[in-house]
Amino acid sequence: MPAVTRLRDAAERAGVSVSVVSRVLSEDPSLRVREDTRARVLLAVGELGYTHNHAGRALRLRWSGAIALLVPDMNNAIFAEVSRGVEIAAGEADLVMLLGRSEWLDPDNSRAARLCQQGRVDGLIVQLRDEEKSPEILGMLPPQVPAVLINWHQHRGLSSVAIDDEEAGRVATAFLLELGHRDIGLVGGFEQTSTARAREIGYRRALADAGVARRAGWTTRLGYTPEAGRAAFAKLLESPPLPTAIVVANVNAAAGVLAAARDARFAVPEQLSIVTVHDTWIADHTTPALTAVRVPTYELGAEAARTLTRVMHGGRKQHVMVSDPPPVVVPRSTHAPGPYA
Amino acid sequence: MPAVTRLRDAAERAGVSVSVVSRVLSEDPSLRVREDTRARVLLAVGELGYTHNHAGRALRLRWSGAIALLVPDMNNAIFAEVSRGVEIAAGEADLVMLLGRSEWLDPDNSRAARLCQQGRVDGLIVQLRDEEKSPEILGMLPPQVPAVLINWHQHRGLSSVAIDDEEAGRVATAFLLELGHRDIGLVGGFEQTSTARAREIGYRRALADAGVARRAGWTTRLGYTPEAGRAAFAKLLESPPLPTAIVVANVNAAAGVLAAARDARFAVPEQLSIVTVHDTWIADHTTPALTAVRVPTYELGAEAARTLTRVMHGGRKQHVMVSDPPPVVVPRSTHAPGPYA
DNA sequence: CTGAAAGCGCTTACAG
DNA sequence: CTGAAAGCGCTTACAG
Repeated sequence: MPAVTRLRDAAERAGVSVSVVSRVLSEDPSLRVREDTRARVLLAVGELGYTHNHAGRALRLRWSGAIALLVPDMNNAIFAEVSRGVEIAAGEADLVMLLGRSEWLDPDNSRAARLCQQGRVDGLIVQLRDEEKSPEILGMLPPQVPAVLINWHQHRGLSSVAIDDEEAGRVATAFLLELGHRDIGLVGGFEQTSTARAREIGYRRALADAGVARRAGWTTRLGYTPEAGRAAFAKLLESPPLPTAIVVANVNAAAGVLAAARDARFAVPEQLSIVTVHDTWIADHTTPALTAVRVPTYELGAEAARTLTRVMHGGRKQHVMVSDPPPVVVPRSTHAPGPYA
Repeated sequence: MPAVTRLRDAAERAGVSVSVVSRVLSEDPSLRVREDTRARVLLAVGELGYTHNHAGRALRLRWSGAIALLVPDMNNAIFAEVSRGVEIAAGEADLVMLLGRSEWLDPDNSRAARLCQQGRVDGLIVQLRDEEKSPEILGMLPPQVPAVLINWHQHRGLSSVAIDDEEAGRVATAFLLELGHRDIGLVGGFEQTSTARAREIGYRRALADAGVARRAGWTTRLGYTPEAGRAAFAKLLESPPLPTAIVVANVNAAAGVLAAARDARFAVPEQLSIVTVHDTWIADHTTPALTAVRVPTYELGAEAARTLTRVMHGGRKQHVMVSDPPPVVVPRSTHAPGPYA
C-alpha cells in the first residue's frame, strides 16, 4: 500500500488537531468551527489530496460500506442487468458492490455468512438458483444479517424485491388474445419459484378475463434455461393439438423454444406465435426476433439496493414490488394474427 | 453490525492471551505453542464461531483483501465470462472481487483512484472501453496502484493479460481458406484497440501463408457492437464485389452482421460464410447459429487475477498471453464450402 | 470553537 | 512457550 496521507498529516499542515479535520470533513451541520479554520483545513486536505483510510474508519464506525450481490450466474443477461442496477444505486448510497455467487450461501462453511461475520459486507442481495427448492437455504445466515431476496414475492422470513410478474404474464397473454389467439400455451418456470407462479397466475387471469378456456396440457414448468425451452417445445409436440400461440416465462427459455421450433421445421410466427417475458438483447438477436414483455430489471436491482440500505439502517423487513415502468410488450417478429382475428 | 465475538472473547474462553489466539490462528509454522494450548484455543474458537474482524485486520496489516474489476458493461457476455474467471481465481487467493465500471477511471475525481487511496482495494483489473483512444487514461491512477489491463497486448506502462488474438484471427481465416474460400473479408474492431490489431494481423497472416491476396475494401474496422456489425455489412454491400466469406472479430458484431444480412435477404452461409471470434452462448442462439472461434475468456479473467496478485505482492510489471486452451473453431451453421473447394 | 484521549479489533515485536 | 503493550487510522464523547 502506498504511503498515503493520514488525518494527522492534514492536521499538521493545517495547524489544527486531528479532531478538527475529522469533524470538518464529516460535514456535520451541527458543528461549530471558525470559518478560517475550516478554510485552512480544506486547503490542507486539498493540497495533500487526503482521503480517509477506509479500514480505520470502518473499524471505528463498525460498518464496511459494502454489500454483496449473490447471483447464480453472471452469464445471464437478466442478472447482468440487475447487477447494473444494484451497482449504480449502491454507488449513490456510497456503497460498493461485491459480486459473488449464490453458492456462497451453501450451508457447509458458508462464505456469505463469513463475509458478514467478518464485517466485510453490511448486507446481502440474493438471487436464488431456480433449482433451489425454497429460500430456506437462507436460514443458514445469521438472522441479524440484513438481506434482501430478489425475484421473490413475499417471502415470510426476509425482505424481498420483485417485479410485477403476474402483470408481465397477463400482458403477454392479453397481447396474444388481442391478436386473435385462443389456444395459448405457457412455457413456464419451475413451480417452486415465486416468479414462475406469479407469471402463471397472470397468464391464467388473462385467459379467464377473456373467457377463454385453458388446456392443462399446454402448460409446462421446466425452468428458465434454453434447454428447458427446448424440452418444453418437445413436450408440446408430443401431445397434439398444438396451441397457436405460447407465452414463455423467460427469454432464455424462449431462445430454446425458438431453436427447437426451427429444428422441427416449425414456422414461427406463421404456425406458432411466441411472446416471452424479459426484453434482454438476446430477444433482438434471435431469428425471428422475439416479441417480448419488457420488465424493469435494472430498476429491480436498483430498488433492491435501496431496500437493503433501508434494512441496514434498521428498517423493518419489507416486500417491494417494482411496478414502474410497468411491463409492456415490445412487438418484434414472433407474433402473428390468430385464427379468431 | 451484529455483536460478534472478538479475539478477546476467544482468548478468555481458552484462558490465554489474545496474542496466543492470534498466533495460533495465523498458522505461522515457525510458531511454538504447547499442543494442549493450541487445542484449547482451537476449541474455544470453534465453539464461539470466531472469525477475525476484517477492518481490524486490514487496518493493522494495511491491505484490504479486495480487488476491483472494472468493465465497460456487464451486459456483455464476454465480460461476464471474464468476471467469472476473475471472481473464482480471486477467491482462491482469498481475495474478494468488487465490480465496477470503466467509467470509474475517468479523470475528474476518479472513483477508482479514490478506492485505491482509501485502501478499499489492493489492485485493479481493467477492461478499457473500446472507444478509449488509448490506455493513457490509466495515467490518472497513482503510479503505485497495482493494476492489470485485460485484453491488451504489451502495454508499456502497465501489466497486461490478453488471449492469443492473432492466433484467433488466423485460425478463423485458415478455417475459411480450407473450406475453399479465397475472397475473405474482415469485420474488425477499432484500430486503436490492441485486440483488433492482433486479430487483423492473424487474418492477414493466414491469407499470406496461403498465398491469397487481400483486398483492402473488404476490411472494416467499426468496432465490437451489433450496430458496428450492421454498419460493416452495409459498407461491404456498398462496394461490390462481395467476398464469399468474412471473419468477424467479435461475436456481438457478428450478431449484427447476421441481422443485417437477413434484412438484406442475403443467404448465410450460401452466399456468405461467417466465422466469428468468441464463442459466447449468443453464438449458439442466432439463426443460423454462428461458427465461432472459442477463446479462453474465463481463463483470461482467472489469469488476470493471478497476475494482479503477483503484482500486488511486489512482482514486476508483466505481460501475459493466455494461450491455453488455444483458439479453436467450433463449427456451427454459418460456414459453407467456398468456390475453390 | 478546539484539543487530548479513549477505543474500535487486530498483529507483532519485545520481554520474560 | 506466553503475555503485556504498542500502534495501524479513524471518530467522538468529554473537557476546557
